[in-house]
Amino acid sequence: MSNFEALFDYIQEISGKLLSADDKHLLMEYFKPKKLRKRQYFLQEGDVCKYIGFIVKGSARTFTVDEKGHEHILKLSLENWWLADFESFYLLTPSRFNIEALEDLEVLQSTNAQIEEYLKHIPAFSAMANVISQNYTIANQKRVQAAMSYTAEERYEDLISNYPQFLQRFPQNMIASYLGLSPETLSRLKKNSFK
Amino acid sequence: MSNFEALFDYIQEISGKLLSADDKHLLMEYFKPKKLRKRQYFLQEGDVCKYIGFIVKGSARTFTVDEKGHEHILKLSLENWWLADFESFYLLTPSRFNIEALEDLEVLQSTNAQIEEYLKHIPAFSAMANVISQNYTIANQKRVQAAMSYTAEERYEDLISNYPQFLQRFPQNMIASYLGLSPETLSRLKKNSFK
DNA sequence: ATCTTGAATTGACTTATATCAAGCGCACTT
DNA sequence: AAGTGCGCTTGATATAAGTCAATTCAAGAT
Repeated sequence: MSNFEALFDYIQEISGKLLSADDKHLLMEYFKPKKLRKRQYFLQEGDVCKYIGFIVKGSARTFTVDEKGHEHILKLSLENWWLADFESFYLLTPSRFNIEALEDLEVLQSTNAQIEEYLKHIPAFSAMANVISQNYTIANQKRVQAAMSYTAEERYEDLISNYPQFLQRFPQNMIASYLGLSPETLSRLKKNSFK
Repeated sequence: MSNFEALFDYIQEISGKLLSADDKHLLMEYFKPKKLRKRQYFLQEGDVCKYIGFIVKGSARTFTVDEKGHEHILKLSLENWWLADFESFYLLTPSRFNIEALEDLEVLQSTNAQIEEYLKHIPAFSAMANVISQNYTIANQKRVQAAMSYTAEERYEDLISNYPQFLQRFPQNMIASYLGLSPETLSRLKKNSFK
């Protein structure tokens, strides 16, 4: 049986509210543990993203493949993050993204309909959702700004200060793709910044 | 007196719910009409963004100035859009952005504390907030992806299909900055796409 | 222990975009 | 009507980053 404590702790910490015993039972009833081996897909391009996953253990990448066959990583995800293509999840449209486990992955997953129930019935859950929504808005605003106006080197330094754990957990070519760079460029950039 | 009907219509349309007479009175009580002349600032870098504005008429740009003195436009805004630096508005931190009227601007503005009240007491408002939050998440996800993996030309074509009204309302150098391009590059890019 | 695979590095070269500079044309002032 | 400022275009050149190719190295497979 999977570790619901991680989810409970997360909800309580982010929301600043406590979960009742009933709340916890409700969460355990509809969040389903799911395990993926490294390289397995949580979501495939073209499918509707029916589930949102809370990462208990492991890591994943969200990426597209362009016409030239090049992969572009949009998001790298670790423990205590939510995993989904929100566009597809909210609108029920086929996803343009793939989500792949980069390490063996344990998630707790739920459907949109069940999330709606949690929002209605669990105050801590709904408070958490509001905080997350704010955080996402802020983080995305920053990321758009960085992508548009920073140089490659500035974006890399930004990553180091905001997500230092990425350097330990993800191979450098994944980091490069996440930053919108070729692996060669990131390699050279690191060498030069030692000066 | 400013046009609250635009705000009422917007809330009802986005939320799919009706506003009661009481709801409308509450909104009129705490949303304050504010007019800015072209080139005036709704927000200055370094100030806390105390107000969120709903644009009734006019347009604005949200931009930063980098160390070299170059401006980077993060957002272009038109009628029926919300105007704020959400990071500063939510966290009450000094903003890194400027928001400037590009045309004479009429907004209805409110503080974070009042927005919280609306979320509690007006169901249509809170439903609207959820939809907007979803839309923002989706739009930002797309924009990040575009910035990272599209060429300048693809980003321009993306803009044409998503926001065709921008071409009518904003000068080309603003569009270029919004796309993360120099004005010269956008000019050349347009010429070449006529082939 | 050897073989294979893929990541990281490095070098040479190409391409996209920025920068700098000049000129044009339109709109607003006076 | 002439003058001024500003946005847009165009040309020449510089720079950042991408592409292609070769080499090294470490990790996993047999």
